[in-house]
Amino acid sequence: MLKAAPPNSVKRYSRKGLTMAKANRRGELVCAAARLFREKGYAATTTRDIADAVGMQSGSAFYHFASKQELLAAVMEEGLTGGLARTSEVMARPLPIVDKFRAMVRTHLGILLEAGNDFIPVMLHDWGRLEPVYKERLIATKDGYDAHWHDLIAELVRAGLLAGDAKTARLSILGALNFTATWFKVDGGVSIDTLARRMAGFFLRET
Amino acid sequence: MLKAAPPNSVKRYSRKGLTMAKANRRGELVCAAARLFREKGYAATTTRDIADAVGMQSGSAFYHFASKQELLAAVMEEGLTGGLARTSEVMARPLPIVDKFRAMVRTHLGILLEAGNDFIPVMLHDWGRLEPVYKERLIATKDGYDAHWHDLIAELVRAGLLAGDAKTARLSILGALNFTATWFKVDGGVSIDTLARRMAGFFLRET
DNA sequence: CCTACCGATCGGTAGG
DNA sequence: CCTACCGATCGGTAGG
Repeated sequence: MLKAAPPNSVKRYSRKGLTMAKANRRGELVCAAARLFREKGYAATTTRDIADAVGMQSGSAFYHFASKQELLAAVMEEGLTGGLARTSEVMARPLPIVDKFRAMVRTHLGILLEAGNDFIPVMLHDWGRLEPVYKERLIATKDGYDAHWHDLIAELVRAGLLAGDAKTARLSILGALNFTATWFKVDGGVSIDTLARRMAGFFLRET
Repeated sequence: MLKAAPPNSVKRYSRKGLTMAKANRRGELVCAAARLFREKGYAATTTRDIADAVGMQSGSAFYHFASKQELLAAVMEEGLTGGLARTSEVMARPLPIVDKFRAMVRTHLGILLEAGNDFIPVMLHDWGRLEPVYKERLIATKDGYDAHWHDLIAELVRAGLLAGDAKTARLSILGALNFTATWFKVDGGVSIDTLARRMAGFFLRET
């Protein structure tokens, strides 16, 4: 069956992208898929689970997405697009480098840990489950994302505010930040703000 | 069907545990499962894949393991047992605290990245796929493992060799180390030794 | 987007 | 540990 653009529904907020996700049925599917993929993993989540979550019949998800892989790719794309937008905004601020670093740490933790932000955690966890052709579609955005961190950390290393070589610093910092997605609990007593302040302080050399 | 202890085979090196893994058919299954779980994830790996990998018929794996979950638990237990042994040995060495930290970083990276050591990476990636009853069986060993890092890092923080509070330091360092399992390539140009030296140097305050 | 369905696969088992 | 098998489930589709 041919996949035409979905017909207009009563409410339609944005046509391009779905950063204002859930604005339409397709967006609802992406958000539900993100939540379920994060909870149970991609392979253990069925397309029926996802359709159920938005009140659709099991086959109807395939009106919006040609395959389960397309859904996974859409989840990751949503995460990358939103994350790149937030990250680019922070990088553009005219801040002293240390303040910018602290803001980037807070922003990255927000992307990983804020309620409803399941997209990037799914990408970090199930990137290996995505078929190569879909990976290629996302690589460019992914690289743009990484480039911000590359520039930021290179500058901090040059200024003597981070130890070691820039590559080791970047891999260590992003690894530590990304791994929070596996252990952070919203009701664990520490806010994202506090965690961000503490982790940034752990990495930075005293000035 | 009742699961009796497997009969003696021609070669049997160790009966208890299988830290000298592959010593028997059960051990071969655990090693093959670890490799496949790491490659494809637990949910996407079939019990047929695992049986095939050791030259068994698809149903025969269930002579050694009551369920796929038991296999997953066995993989993680093998990783925890081996990792705890290596870690405890390092902690017992009479070394200056900074040298001990460097040795622990190297050992932990070895546990994650050395060829054939797929057990702990599987645990880090698929812990959420393990049913609660199996988690409980592993918690004690897991805690013993963490306790070594807890003590080591607390001492380094007290000595002013790591920044911040001990908890933030521990979560950051272990996060950064554990995340290497997702990106490190054996043929990527950097050896485990070199990576360990660089990461330890990134974390430590100059003395 | 629903109804009704299909072929393939999967974890697991009985009996030897 | 193999043979032969089963019930359940899964991704996906035709037709409306």
